[in-house]
Amino acid sequence: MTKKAQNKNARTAATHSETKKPRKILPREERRQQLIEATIRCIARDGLGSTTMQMVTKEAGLSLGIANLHFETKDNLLKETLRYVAEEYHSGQIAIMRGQETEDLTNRLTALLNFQLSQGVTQRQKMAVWFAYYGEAGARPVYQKIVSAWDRAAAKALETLFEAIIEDGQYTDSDAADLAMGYSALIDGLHLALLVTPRELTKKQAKAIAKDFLRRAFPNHL
Amino acid sequence: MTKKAQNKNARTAATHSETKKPRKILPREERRQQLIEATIRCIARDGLGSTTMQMVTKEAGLSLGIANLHFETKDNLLKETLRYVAEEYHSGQIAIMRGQETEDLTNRLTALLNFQLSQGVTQRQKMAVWFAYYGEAGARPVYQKIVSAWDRAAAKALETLFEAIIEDGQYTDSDAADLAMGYSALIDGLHLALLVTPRELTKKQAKAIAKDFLRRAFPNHL
DNA sequence: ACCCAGAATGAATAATCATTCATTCTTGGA
DNA sequence: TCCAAGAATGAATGATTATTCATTCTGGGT
Repeated sequence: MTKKAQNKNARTAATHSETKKPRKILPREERRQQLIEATIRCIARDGLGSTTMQMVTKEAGLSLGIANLHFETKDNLLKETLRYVAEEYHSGQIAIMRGQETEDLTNRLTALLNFQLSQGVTQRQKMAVWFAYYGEAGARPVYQKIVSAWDRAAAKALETLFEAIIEDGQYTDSDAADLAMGYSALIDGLHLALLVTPRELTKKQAKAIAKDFLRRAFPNHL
Repeated sequence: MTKKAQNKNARTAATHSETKKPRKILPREERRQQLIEATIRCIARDGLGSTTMQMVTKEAGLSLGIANLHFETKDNLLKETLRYVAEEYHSGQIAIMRGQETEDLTNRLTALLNFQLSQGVTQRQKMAVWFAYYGEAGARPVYQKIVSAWDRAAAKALETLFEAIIEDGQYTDSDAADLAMGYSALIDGLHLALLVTPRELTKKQAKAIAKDFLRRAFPNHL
C-alpha cells in the first residue's frame, strides 16, 4: 500500500484514531463571541491588515465558512470586534466615574486611574486591537462612528467628575474640559508607549506619571 | 468608422491629442521620493491595509511596475515610507531641543511645543500615516525597529532639556525622566485626538492643553 | 546625428483571499 | 427511537494583488 493510499484511507475512515474532531453545535451568540475573541488574538498577533478569515476560524478551532455564517462578511466581523473592545473599555471607565460604589472623589479618581492602567486593559492583546483600529480610523469612518458614541460619553463623564473635584477643591483657575481632554490624551499616550516601547515604560511608571498629572491638577485631593 | 475603431486608433496613434503621456526619465532618488509621497497620500486616504501598488503608482502618475523597480518589494516601500515620516518628525524635534538658535530654555520649550502641534506635523496625512504604522507595530517588529532609534534619541534629548529646566528652576521634587515620558505621551495622545475626533479638539486647544502641562511642571518658566 | 544603457511600461503570472453552497452532521422534541 | 431544522463543514469560485519581465522609449555621451 502506498503512502498516498494510506492517507486517503485515513481521511476516509471515520473511525481512525488520529485528529478526529467531533462537530459541536452551539447557539449563535456563543459562536459569535468565540469568533470575536479569536479575532482579537489574531489582530494582536498578526495585525489587522494581515488577519484572514482562515486565520480567525483556525484560531477558533472551527471551519472556514463559520465566520460568514454568523457574521455575513469579514467587514462585519471586524466591526463587531471593535464594538466589543470599545464597549468593554468605555463601559468599565464610565461605571467607575459615575461611581455608585464611593462618594469620595479621590477614591473614584484613583479607581479610574487603576482601571485605565490595569492588567486587563493594558494587556498587549487589547491595546494592539485598539490601536490597529485607530490606525485605520482615518480612512474608515465606520470605525470612528462605532467608537465616537462611547468616546463622547466617557469624555462627558470625565468632565463631570473633574467639575465636581474643581468645585470641591476650589481650583478656580482650572478648566474642567481642558483638563479632561488632557488627562485622556495622556492615558492614550501611555497606552501607546506601553504597546510600542514596553522596554522604556513599566505599568508602575505609567501609573506614577498619570498620578503626577492628577496631583498637579488637584493637589488637595492627592 | 465605429467608436471602437476610433478608440483603437486613438490608442495606437502616438500623435493623438488626448491623454498622451510623454515618458519621463528621472534619477533614482527623485523617483523614490515621488513614490514615498504618493504612498503617504494613499495611506492617509485609504488606510495602510488597503493601499495597493496600483493605487500608489497611479497616485504618482506612473506605471504599475515602477515601485518594484525602485523598491524591490511593497514591503520595502512601506518601510522606507515609515522611515521618511519618522525621520522628518523626530529630526525636527531633536533639532529644536538641542537648539543652537536660542540658549533661553523657555523659548526652546515653546518652540518645541509649537513644532509638535504645528500645521506641518498635525496635518491629517502625516498623523494618519503615523498611527497606521503604530497600529501594525505590535505585529511587525520591523516597524518598531525603524522608529525606536529615533524615539530613544528624542526621549533622551527631551530628558536633557527637562533636566536643565529643573535645575534652572529648582523644581526639586520633579523627576526629569517621568516628566519627559508624560509630556511625550500627552503629545501623542493629542495627535491621536486630533486625528480621530477633530470635531472635539482644535489645534489651538491642543496647544493650550500642552502648555498647561508644562506650566504646571515648570511654573517659573511659563 | 546616432547609439545604447538603463529607465519605464503594463500585460501576464501566480498566489492569496473572501465568499458561496452542496453536503454532512447534531440534537431537541415528537 | 427517529426526524427534521438548522448548525457546521470545506472544496470550489471568482476577485484582487504583488511581482515579473519582454518590450518600448529616453537622453546623455560620442
